[in-house]
Formats: sequence, structure tokens, C-alpha cells
Amino acid sequence: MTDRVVVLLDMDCFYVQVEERDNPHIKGVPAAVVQYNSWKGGGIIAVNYEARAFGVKRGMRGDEARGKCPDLQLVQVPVNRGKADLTKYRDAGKEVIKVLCEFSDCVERASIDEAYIELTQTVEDRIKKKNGTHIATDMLKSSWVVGYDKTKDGDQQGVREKGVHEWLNSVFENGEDAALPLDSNHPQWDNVRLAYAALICEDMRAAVLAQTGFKCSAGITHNKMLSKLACGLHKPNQQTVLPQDEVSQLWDGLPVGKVRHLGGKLGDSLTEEMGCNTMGDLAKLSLQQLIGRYDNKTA
DNA sequence: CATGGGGTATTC
DNA sequence: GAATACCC
Repeated sequence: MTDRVVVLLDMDCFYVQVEERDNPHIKGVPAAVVQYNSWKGGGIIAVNYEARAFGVKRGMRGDEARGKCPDLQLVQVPVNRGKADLTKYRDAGKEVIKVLCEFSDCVERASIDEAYIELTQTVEDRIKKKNGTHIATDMLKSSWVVGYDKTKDGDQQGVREKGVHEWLNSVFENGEDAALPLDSNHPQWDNVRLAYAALICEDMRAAVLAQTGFKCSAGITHNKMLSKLACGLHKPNQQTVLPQDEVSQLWDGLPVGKVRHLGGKLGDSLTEEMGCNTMGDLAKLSLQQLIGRYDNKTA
């Protein structure tokens, strides 16, 4: 089903970014947010990328993290009535949602720091308005395209740019502006829409940064499941397009537990009882086979 | 005691 | 409304 265009936008180490905005002191240096601190330095619930380079992880105790990174800045979650109070992060999340609503009237808040944005209509409007223009490689400054992103370490930016260029050429066919006007008769209509969605998403993330000061990553595909997956492929402060024609290759190497909702008991059951190690294995099963083991809806 | 507070969705 | 599953 490739009818819609959907973006998942995920804030990078959000709680730390909120604290960095409040206190520029901790910007550019290793930092983490902890809740409570009396027992072993508190539990870490967010880590910035500077601190991740030292091996600091979510779930670690503050003391343990200081062992790995002596200069780590630890910021405590405010406490209210004896409990960790996440209100300030929740409010900051609302600021982001407000910006996203400028780009679509269908925005789903999925958590404090994530939202799904239905861009189908926005993309269609943009294509109609911008018809006759094309998308140049340098308009997609922070975009990656799955299947065109093979990096052999070094020159990351060069690999990214080359991949985007090749993909745009294949989608728009020699010269990036052939086969106009663009409409649903275009032989690569779904990819044309993803390309415009990537362009809009670059603008959307720039607007989030300009209006809130926060950076984020995004996934751009035809549904929520794939956009969530794509978002995680290039972080932080980047975005990833996953064209539908690349999905089966991606699935062949992807453990089922990496997909949203399959990270728990259902995923384990698929692996142990149905023999599915990867999403590729799962895709080979028929609906009938799944109905034999799970209830209708789950199947 | 020792990740935990909080969200959605489903089922009974 | 409680219990369960899954998520960040």
C-alpha cells in the first residue's frame, strides 16, 4: 500500500537538548539527563552525542557514566511531590508539534519527542504549485536515500550527496526535469512524491530548529512503520528516504525485533515459533500461515 | 528496591 | 476499570 506519504520525526536526545537550551553551558560538551541521584548517581534517561562517544548509555547509573566520562555534565529532572516531573520536556514537545502543524493538518503525537506527519496532501499541493521546477541535489542537504547510501568509511558527505544525486536522476529521468508536468501518470509517481516530501521535510526540520532551537531526525516513506524504521538509519540531525522498491532488500537483513511492535513477545514468538529471524523471512509467510498461530488481527 | 514515569492500544 | 503488551 503506497498511497500515502508519511514522515516520522524524532527529536535527537530530546531531554538533553531541552536542558542545553536552558543552559548553554552544557552545549558542545558531554551531557546526560538523570532522574533521581541519591542511588548510584541516578538513572540516565537521555544522553547527548558527545557523551555517547565515551560509551555513556541510557539506563546507566550516573556513577557508572562518570567512570566512563569524568567530565560528563549530569542534569537532574525536576522533582515534584517526590517524583520525577517531565512537564518541561512535555511542554517543549508541544512547541515542536505546533511547528509541524504548519506543514500538515494531520499530525500524530506519538510520544514526548516523536510525531508522525501525514504529508500526502502537502506534497500534492507543492507539486501542483511548483510544477516546472525540479529538485536539485543540493536542496536535500541532510537527506539520505536507502539503497543509495552505501558508505565505505570516510567521505560520508560525499557518499550521501552522490547517492541523492543518483536517486533523483533515476526518479526524474535524465536531467531531473523531464516528463513534466508531474502527475500520477508519471512512471515513478511514488518516488516523485517521496522526493518532494524530502524537500518539505528539510524545510520542516529547519522550521523546527528556527522556532524552537531543537534538532531532529526524520524518516520519509509511505507508511508509519517504514518511516519509523527509516528515521533510525541516519542520526542525528539527518533524514532518510526509504523508497518502496528498496524495502525487500532492507528486510532481508533486518531482525524482526527492530520493527515497531515486534520488539517484545510477539517478535520473539515469530522468531522461535515461525522461524522468522529477519523481516525477509516474515514477508515470505502467507496470511494463512500467520492465522494458524495468531488471532486474525495480529496475523 | 534499584530504570522508571508515562503514553496508547487491546482485551476481558 | 483492570490487566497486559509495547513503546520512548
